[in-house]
Amino acid sequence: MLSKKTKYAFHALTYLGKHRDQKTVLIQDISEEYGISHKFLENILLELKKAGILGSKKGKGGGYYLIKAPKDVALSKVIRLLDGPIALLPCVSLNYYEPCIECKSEAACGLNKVMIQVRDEMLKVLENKTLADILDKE
Amino acid sequence: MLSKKTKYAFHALTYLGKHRDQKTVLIQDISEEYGISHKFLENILLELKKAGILGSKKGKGGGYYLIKAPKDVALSKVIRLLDGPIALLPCVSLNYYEPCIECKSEAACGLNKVMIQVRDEMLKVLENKTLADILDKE
DNA sequence: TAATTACCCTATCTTTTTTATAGGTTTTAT
DNA sequence: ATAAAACCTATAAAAAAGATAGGGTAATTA
Repeated sequence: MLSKKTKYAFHALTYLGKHRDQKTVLIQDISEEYGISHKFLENILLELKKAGILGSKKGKGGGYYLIKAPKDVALSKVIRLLDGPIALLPCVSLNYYEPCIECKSEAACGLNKVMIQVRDEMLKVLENKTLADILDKE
Repeated sequence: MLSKKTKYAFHALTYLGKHRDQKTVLIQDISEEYGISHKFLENILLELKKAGILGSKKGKGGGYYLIKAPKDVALSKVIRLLDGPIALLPCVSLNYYEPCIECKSEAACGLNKVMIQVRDEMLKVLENKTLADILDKE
């Protein structure tokens, strides 16, 4: 399951996507819309900004805005950013690889091999589905 | 990511699959092979037994054994048993459904719709890959 | 039938991760 | 200047995961 952080990130991105006509959107508008703590959401939006997905403007009249086209924001990118690995095991993660300590030889591990296949199938979906797909359905 | 519990379950099933020639396998044999705490593993094997995947025999000469054919043990079954939902959001889980409190209308939620698609794609893989696939690669 | 062996159960503790909060700093428009 | 808003860092609270302990129960062998 996705963490709340990631779920909230998707909500925020959806909200921002739906309000692309206005220059900026306040954290508060989003936090009220979804009943998310203002401060908690703040951290999430910051991360999305650092990742180059959102832009922001400080001071009065400021706020956040989408910097990328919705079709260029893959689900995989958001999930990796907030939740970490998409792979089901550390030993098959592309971005957060770690060996399994209990594993004597990765090359001889059937579980490893199968999980690589699972990972690739999951990525096929998560890299191709984007924020645009979410917005289309709203 | 899968929990260690689930990963250990797969290791145990793999071990049992590889030793189907012998009548039973001791918990200790598996726990030593993978460096898993005996007691921790005990709980896992118990759950697998209750789910009808493993059988066991008490007393001297006892132990655990696979009760199902490896091809009939889908990854999805093991994951759901030890880890819970496969879906990325509670509101799209088939087996562990819960509404998202922040969501006013599921029918109008684009995120919900997209995550249903993601879930179905994930299930396509996880229901079709089985213990047999793992054993083939060992 | 008695000792052995291993399954079965419950409870608790520790660690890690997630979720949330707090309080101050910097920037911008008016 | 002042108010409004994002930015930053640290910490606390809660929940989940991981691990351990100790015994109870049942079955098998000798």
